[in-house]
Amino acid sequence: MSVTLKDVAQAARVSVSTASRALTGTGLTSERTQQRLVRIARELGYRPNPIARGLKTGQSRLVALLVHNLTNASFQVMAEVVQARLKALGYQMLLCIGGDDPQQESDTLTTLIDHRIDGLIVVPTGKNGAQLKALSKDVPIVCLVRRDDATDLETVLADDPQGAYLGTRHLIELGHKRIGLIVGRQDTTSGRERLSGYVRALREAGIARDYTLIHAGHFVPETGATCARKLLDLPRPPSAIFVANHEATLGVLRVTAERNIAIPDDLSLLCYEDMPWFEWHRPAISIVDNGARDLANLAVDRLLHRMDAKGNGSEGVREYRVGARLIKRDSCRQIDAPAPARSARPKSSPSKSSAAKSAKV
Amino acid sequence: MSVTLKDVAQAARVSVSTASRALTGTGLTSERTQQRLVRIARELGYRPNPIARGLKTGQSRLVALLVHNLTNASFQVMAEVVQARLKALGYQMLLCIGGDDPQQESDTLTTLIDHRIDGLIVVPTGKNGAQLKALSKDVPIVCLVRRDDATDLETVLADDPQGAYLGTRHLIELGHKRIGLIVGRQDTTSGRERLSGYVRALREAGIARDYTLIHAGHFVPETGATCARKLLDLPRPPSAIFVANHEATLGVLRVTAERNIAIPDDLSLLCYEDMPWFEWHRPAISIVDNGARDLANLAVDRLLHRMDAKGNGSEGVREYRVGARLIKRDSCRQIDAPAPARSARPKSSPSKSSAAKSAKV
DNA sequence: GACAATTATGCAAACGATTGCATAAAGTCT
DNA sequence: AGACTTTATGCAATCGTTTGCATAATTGTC
Repeated sequence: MSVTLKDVAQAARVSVSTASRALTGTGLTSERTQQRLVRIARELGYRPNPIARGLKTGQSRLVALLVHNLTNASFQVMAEVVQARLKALGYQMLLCIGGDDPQQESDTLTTLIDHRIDGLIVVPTGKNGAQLKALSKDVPIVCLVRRDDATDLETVLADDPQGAYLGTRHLIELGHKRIGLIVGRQDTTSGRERLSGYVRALREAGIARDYTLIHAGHFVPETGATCARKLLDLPRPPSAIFVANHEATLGVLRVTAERNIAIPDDLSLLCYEDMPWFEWHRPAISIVDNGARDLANLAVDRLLHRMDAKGNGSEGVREYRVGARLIKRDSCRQIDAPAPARSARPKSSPSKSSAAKSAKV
Repeated sequence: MSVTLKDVAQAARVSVSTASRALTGTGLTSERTQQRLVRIARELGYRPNPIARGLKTGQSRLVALLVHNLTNASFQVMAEVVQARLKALGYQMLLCIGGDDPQQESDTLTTLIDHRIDGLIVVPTGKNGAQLKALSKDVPIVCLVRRDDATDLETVLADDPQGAYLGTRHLIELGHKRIGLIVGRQDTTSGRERLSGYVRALREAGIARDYTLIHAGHFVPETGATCARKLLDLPRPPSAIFVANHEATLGVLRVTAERNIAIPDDLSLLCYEDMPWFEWHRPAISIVDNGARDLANLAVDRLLHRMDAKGNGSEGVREYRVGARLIKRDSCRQIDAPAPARSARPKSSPSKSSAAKSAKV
């Protein structure tokens, strides 16, 4: 079907081995034959067969990225970044979707190893530590976004404590004293760390912690709706809600919409992790950006480093943090101060405020 | 590193060939040795090496899916569907992102072929027809969503004429007579076909076509904003807008928000292709669903069929259409009739409508 | 110009599976 | 029980590369 090394060798009247050496640049070949072979190979349209090469070298030029899903915007950009970087280096990305399901993760890992991938970036479920650990002897692995506590794998994490702290502090600086928090399950690292960042910011500001303002839940939109209702039904509802559970965002927005709560006039809203439409939304939604792009880039860096280092395993650093940053848009407002006087408008009626809000920009 | 067929054979005191035959089920092996080998293989934890196998058989157990990006919700679900289906069959999906860029598409195709993929599902840019055609001799290819006119490849398309027709008819049935259309570039199949569906519905209803109501543009949010403004600034603005350009949706929503246009009270809005948050949005956005899930499934079906049929090439059907369907939510209302009495609310003041509108998302 | 040192090439054996062909074992039939 | 099928096994070649080792060609040195 396609041109083989043998064909090239024959055309050049040299042996296959010389051809191989000339084209891979390995070892000793005279300048002249080398160039001649390169030329002939190009003329013939020779493309090395990665499978045959892989059999001999044990490498596949395949690097896998295993994420939970493609719905989460962070995973999308990570996938795009990883693919772009790898491709530039001559690797193909094998994107796998594990659904955050341990069984599926385990199966996928197995077939990936079968395929002799050269490297793996994985967002672990946390339930297959043993397997990951075992595999890490055969192939470089980098964990992304989540740590698998059962392993000592190199891990690239978002700086969730910092992100949550930044977000909360931002709201405090705007004058908010009662800040509702909707956060992820407390048996996940991110859930715990975001809560701790929130708590720290409050403490620093000397604001007493109010447990009725803190809600943790599963990573689904429904969580957002439920928690938002609970918060808004409070005798003294919060003046701001920090949705630090990305997946819950939709639920929160639905509830505020249903109740005609104007953002940011009636309620300030700060979310976690970007979505492409947040800046198109009116009001554009302020967020804490977890740095998905940087995370992916760093993960690739670390992976490549390990792939080069070829198993001279234990270095010092095993955990990297990528800074979060605040992206201020229009969904949070200064409290106890007049709303920005951009458009002259009465202040009284609630319908007014909602109009003001949407009118903005 | 890992257990090889030779190890299994040795342990069972048979030759490698017998082991191979027993485990693959190929050819003649006695019941007893077969079972014995299977047992031993399992005990030893033998896993066939796809690379070695691939070298001999010319197959890789890899199937590629090449899409433009992962931002588009349709591509997301397609990727998830394809991955799930393939995995169940023992294939790994190679997901590639081509960015709708001919050069990138071409490069990617080349490396995919190098990797000896067993099949390819591609959303073609339309600019690499020659290459695709050539490759289709080596590997089964199915085009998805777009046709590449330079080839006669088997293609799975959304039924855009029908989808646009259904959507337009829906609006007409609700009493709308002036229906704005925002559609994609007319040098794409989908752009043309959706326009034609719209036109057909109008014709059937005996509504004169008004060119000021029809806008075609690039697949970016800005298009939506620009076109929406043009439509709304018309002396006699439309009572409904059909956003048949998925990527433009965000832009349209922003403009309606900026102008405090209440949906569906002031303007009915119908969009094309779902996004996960459409049903969480307030009002929930009605759409024409292009059937991404079905498209992906059918593409997989066709691909598998070709992969089995092993090149007994030219059958009859080369183009499949997957039905679109209307998903009615809350963003379109009956015209000349009272708004649905869901929540009792004043009808008069503009603030009302803006409140309703801000309720959005 | 002969000899050693260097460099360039070729031979052949891997890598781990599959598979055509030959042969050994087991059944069948008279 | 011997001749003849049928069925089960093994041998060895093969897929397209890479690579250790031996050898041939080139260069340099005195």
